[in-house]
Amino acid sequence: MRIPIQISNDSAEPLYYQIEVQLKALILSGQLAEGALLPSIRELAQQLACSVITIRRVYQDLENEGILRTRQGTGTFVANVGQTARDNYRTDAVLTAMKEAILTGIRVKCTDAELEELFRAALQEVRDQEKA
Amino acid sequence: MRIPIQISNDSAEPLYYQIEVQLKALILSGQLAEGALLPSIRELAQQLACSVITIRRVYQDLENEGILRTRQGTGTFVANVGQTARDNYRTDAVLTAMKEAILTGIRVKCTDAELEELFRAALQEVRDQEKA
Amino acid sequence: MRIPIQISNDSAEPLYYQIEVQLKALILSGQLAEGALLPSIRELAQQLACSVITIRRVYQDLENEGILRTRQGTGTFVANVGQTARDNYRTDAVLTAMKEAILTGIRVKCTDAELEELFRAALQEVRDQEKA
Amino acid sequence: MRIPIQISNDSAEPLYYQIEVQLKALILSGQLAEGALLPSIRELAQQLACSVITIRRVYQDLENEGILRTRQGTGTFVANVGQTARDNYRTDAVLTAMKEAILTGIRVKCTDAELEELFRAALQEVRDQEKA
DNA sequence: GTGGTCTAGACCACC
DNA sequence: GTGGTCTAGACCACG
Repeated sequence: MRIPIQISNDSAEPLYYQIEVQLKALILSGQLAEGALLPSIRELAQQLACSVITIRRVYQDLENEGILRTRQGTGTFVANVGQTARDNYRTDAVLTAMKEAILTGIRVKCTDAELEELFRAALQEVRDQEKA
Repeated sequence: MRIPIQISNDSAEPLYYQIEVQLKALILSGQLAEGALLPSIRELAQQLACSVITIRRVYQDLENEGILRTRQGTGTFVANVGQTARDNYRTDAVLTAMKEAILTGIRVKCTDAELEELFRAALQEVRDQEKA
Repeated sequence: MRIPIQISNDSAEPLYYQIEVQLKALILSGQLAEGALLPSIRELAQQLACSVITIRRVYQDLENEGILRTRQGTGTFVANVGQTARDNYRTDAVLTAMKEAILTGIRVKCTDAELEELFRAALQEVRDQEKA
Repeated sequence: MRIPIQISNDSAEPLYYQIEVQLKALILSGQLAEGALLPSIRELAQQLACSVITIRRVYQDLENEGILRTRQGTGTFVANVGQTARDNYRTDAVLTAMKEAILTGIRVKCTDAELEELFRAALQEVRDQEKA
């Protein structure tokens, strides 16, 4: 099975973290359904061209968060997460990032109007980049 | 001279980075004018209750970025940065953070409307928190 | 891996600077290829008989200049620098030093002919010293 | 008396050193004749807008080198330097700087032809800059 | 007084 | 194993 995850060795973010964020997003947005079987550690490591240690950490972290479930000798599955929990999760990550961005703006004395303008500019840029 | 910087030893962000971000914001928002003399490394270290070396690193990093200018035996000053460069700098940091937040949202399949809603919610929360 | 760098504790130049200059030269002259893995900071520190921290500073400074790329837990690599950038870099350092020498000459009223004579004399001396 | 010395607070070179180099050049090139009376420490400090401590150091360093001569209560004079000593001095500084430049070039594997080319380019640039 | 360099040593995070 | 952060403390150079 092919997991649509992009990682960058040149990013400041650690590998394991890049993978966790994207895998979590795939699950919480419903692109990986509950009960779905994930690739084995070795297989995913090969797909992403990284170390098995890194993937092992990812699976373990997400299992600790209750998002994955590992059954010995069988594999790793998407756990049952309640719909409301799922919704909260989804928006929480975004909300946190938004607040971070807004705080950055406030530190350099942006007004609310400026912040909104910057939000729109950022959205525009991201959407443009998507098409290309 | 008293520099309004708050640091947290419990944060995941390294000390030096917390200080850099806030100091940069003070300068780029004009709260520290061009040519202003900053506290000596020893003094700021005492103010923030951290090591001289940590402050030295902060000053040096910002000097490498062209924001500060240090002269041995004299002190550390806010460098002359052109106004346009300053403006770009100011919004760049915010724009980058905004894009990061938006990408997080897109990964969990947020629509533009949802993103805007989350932006407004985050702004509201931050502003409420400010008053308290 | 053995890196051919000579340092002198008696020099007025700081240790970290001597190392930076020579390492940069090794990279920009192509003796260390793009993507090459450098010795670990601990290893190079041992080779050069200096502190780990001094080497760390070297690697970090060169990373800030975009010449190196370090990845935590993995190592430090020669970054991908465009060939033209590399060429410019290569000659820039020399050109700057040449101009400095020429300015010194002009201050003591050397004519162009004298400067050229001195250049040839210097080149001769350096080449002679090399053989010995 | 007006001494034609330019200093820059933004230079990496320490103030005292910038002044020493230029003052030495003025003397060794004959622009300040043997026996000439230099400005007082306070006066030169005012002219160059720097600390008297800095000028005191300059005069003292050059006196230690035998280039200046101070008489208590009278002032500081250009010392008697033999003509050959003067000539050696003159070319020594240039030769040293040239060798430094050449060594930089050799580190990045410049051929002799390239070095000569760079020398000519540098000379051209410096002369062009002079006219402007 | 200021900043600049170098040291040793500890502890953490990543792969 | 790797690099990343933070510490304390010493000594030097500059103004």
